[in-house]
Amino acid sequence: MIYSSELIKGTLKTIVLKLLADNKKMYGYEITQKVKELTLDKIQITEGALYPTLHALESDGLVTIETEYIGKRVRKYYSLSPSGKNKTKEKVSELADFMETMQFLLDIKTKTV
Amino acid sequence: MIYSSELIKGTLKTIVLKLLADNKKMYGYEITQKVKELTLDKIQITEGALYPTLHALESDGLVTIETEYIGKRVRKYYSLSPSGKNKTKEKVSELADFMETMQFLLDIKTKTV
DNA sequence: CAAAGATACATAAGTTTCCAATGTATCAGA
DNA sequence: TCTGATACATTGGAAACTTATGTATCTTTG
Repeated sequence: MIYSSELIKGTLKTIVLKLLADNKKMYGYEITQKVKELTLDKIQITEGALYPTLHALESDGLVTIETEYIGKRVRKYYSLSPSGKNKTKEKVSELADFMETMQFLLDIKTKTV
Repeated sequence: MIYSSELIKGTLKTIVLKLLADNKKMYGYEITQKVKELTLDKIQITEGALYPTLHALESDGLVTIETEYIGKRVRKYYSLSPSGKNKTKEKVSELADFMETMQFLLDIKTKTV
């Protein structure tokens, strides 16, 4: 089962930031594979969503880029900047809070009836 | 604190369906107030988001409408249709599953490091 | 009793954010 | 040699929401 795409909306940026916080340094393709692996294929980040997101994070100054060559192939490593680390904490705790609220909403029936 | 709006995206339809499942019969304005109340003002559904959503649910056959007049003022009550009840179960369990996955992703660090 | 705020519906224009499709190129294995 | 994986990127389009605006009624308060 793959989650319907609308659920990913609004969480992608947070997922990427969190992965970078946990892994110091990752490149785009690696991120897509890591998310796929960690979520047992239930979340698949498409490249059309990821790359614009990474570029946005960079232009917001939240990540820095190091380019490496593996043979002749380019690989761009992304790392959190100091402000990126702060932003990650904010986003993660906001999302955690939001999910707690949502879980309460979803469980209303069993809790109040 | 109010959640940044991108988090709501993709969950609104599920929230509305779930509220209707728990309360049998609600009207639009009531839904906005109920969500506000249950989430301690952290989720505020705007009318510009809610009414189109309700209309979409209706045209998908997931809800039925009863119109009432309170004095001269119209009030439209929404109820789940049979297929709406099934859809609610699907959407709620998908969202619950998604949030479990997300919580795992957010907690990776403390679980694996 | 007038004005403000709450109730209650609705739509339109604009933005954000993602998906699907497409493109380029390299590398590994059968 | 060709297929599939690796690795980047962009474009067009759809979906879902926000902001703004509109109409109208009812209630409360100075």
